[in-house]
Amino acid sequence: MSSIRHWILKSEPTEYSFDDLMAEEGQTTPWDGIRNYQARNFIRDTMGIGDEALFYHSSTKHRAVVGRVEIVSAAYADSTQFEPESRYFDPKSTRENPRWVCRDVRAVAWLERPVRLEQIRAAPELAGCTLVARGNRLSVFPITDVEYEAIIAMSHRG
DNA sequence: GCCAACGTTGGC
DNA sequence: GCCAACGTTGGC
Repeated sequence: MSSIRHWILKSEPTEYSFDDLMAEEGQTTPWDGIRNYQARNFIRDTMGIGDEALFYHSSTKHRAVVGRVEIVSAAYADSTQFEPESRYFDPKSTRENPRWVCRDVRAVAWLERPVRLEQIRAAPELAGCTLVARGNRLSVFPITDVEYEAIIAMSHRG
């Protein structure tokens, strides 16, 4: 059976946008800075190489799914937790027993058009999607294959 | 282990 | 900028 899963990765575009990812060498970057245990557990335990994710711009006027990415590495220690000058520094984490992990992600493509949050809210087939669940604040979470395909289809319809 | 206080996320 | 809905921390 296939182990490919689908995910949504949220990012504030003023912090790190899909354009920023596209500008990286190899269109690849460590998805680091995750400091939530549930999100970490997803990255560490449930994600797999080859999984696909949608890239969502949060906390901006134009909240929308804007692109597709692929998970291209296993989980490994997030180096920012060891850097005292980093905003993601965790003094309780040690190199022997790192608390936080990341994976490398690679941009696949822009969506044909952004799929705005309000469109997703209005789509009956996405009523159960975690992205529109009340109180959801996770920045990394799984979505179903059906939800994933529905959002991509919406990007074609505009 | 409980829970109040605090910090953060993110839509609005 | 506001604030609801969380998650985390730390005193007890």
